[in-house]
Amino acid sequence: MSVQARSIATRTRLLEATVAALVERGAHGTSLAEVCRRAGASKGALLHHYPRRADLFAAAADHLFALRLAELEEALALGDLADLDALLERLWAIYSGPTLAAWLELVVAARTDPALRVALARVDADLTRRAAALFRQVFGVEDPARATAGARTIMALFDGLSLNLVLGQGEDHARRVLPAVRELLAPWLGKKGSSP
Amino acid sequence: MSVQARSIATRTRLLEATVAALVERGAHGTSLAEVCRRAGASKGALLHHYPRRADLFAAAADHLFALRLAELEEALALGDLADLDALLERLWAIYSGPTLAAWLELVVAARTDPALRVALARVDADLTRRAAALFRQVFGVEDPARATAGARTIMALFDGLSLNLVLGQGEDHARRVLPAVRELLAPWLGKKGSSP
DNA sequence: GGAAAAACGATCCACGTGGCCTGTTTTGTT
DNA sequence: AACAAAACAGGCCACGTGGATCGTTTTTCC
Repeated sequence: MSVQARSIATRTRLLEATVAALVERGAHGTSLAEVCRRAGASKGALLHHYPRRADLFAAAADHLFALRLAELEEALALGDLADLDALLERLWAIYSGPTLAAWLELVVAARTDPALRVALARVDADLTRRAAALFRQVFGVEDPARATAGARTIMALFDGLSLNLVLGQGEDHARRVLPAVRELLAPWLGKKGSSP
Repeated sequence: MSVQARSIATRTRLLEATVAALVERGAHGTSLAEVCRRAGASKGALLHHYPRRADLFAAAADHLFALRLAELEEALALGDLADLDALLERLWAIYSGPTLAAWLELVVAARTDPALRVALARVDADLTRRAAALFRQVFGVEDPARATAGARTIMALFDGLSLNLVLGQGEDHARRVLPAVRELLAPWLGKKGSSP
């Protein structure tokens, strides 16, 4: 195995372990030792690739960016877009999944960590741009500003729903708001390409 | 000063210090020492009133419940309800404020802390019930289930917007989605009492 | 094939943390 | 006044943490 291939493999294992730890233990519980344990790596290996803890988290943010974008593209690619219920179901499947939990941990951690915030802000800007592009081409919104605002709004809505999921004792409880969301989005998505 | 009055005063100072620390330093940065420093109390006093760290956070959640409910009631009480822009502005003022930042910290911390989660779930259920009641009487929705779902949806939307605020470098950037939100809510709130 | 560099492993340390513990002061009761 | 009980003060300690500093192995290049 090539040296760089091994390096990439280790980094990948470290990042996946970091994301898993973020999901199961939270940002605070994601200690270097915990990540090493999950990745089957040593502390030396971790600190070799990511000298500071902030570097690991920033890299994890990049990793999550790829994961979230892939999930979004997949959700919008397959299936009938006119079927709003199915679309909401797919979005809900994403936003009740682990990637968003890890993302939540990073965002909240970034609120009081300036270095992490700038890293996440960059990634979030990229994600929003890509999501807006998806939104624009899929729903036929011409105005870029409108597309961006729309994408951000929908993403914010689902972000909030996944927050509710944390406190609700069952998935059913949170899922019960989906009809309301559907009712909220229906008139907006109905007028394809009819932006002023 | 009476003994219980002193006790209450100390507890209040501790809880306000906890909330302030949550806002400025995050859940992880809210150490016992930090809270004592801000409250001007000693470690002994803190551990006397709240033997475990989880007790302090649970009490802080109760404190935040009162704060958030008061803010919501005030926002809905004053002003013209037909003026959707003004209403959104008032809600935005709440959700970009410190109380929601502290709430966010607690919710995310509760995700990986079962004890805190049950405490927060109880408080959140209370808050949702009260918010649904407000929503119901203000907007004239008869069906209780619809009112609950509607209140939860709107709160989720603003929760997500405040999350966006964390990463956006300026308030203007996040505020730009308000027109989209307005457009989203307008048809829904327009049909007062016209639930099927 | 040997040196240089990169990837990796293991150990160690200063430090902040939560919780415990024993005093000390203040209030309420008889 | 005397006593009990609460509120408060602050020192103490075991522990986990991040990060630095070694040493070891593997790959690449000339």
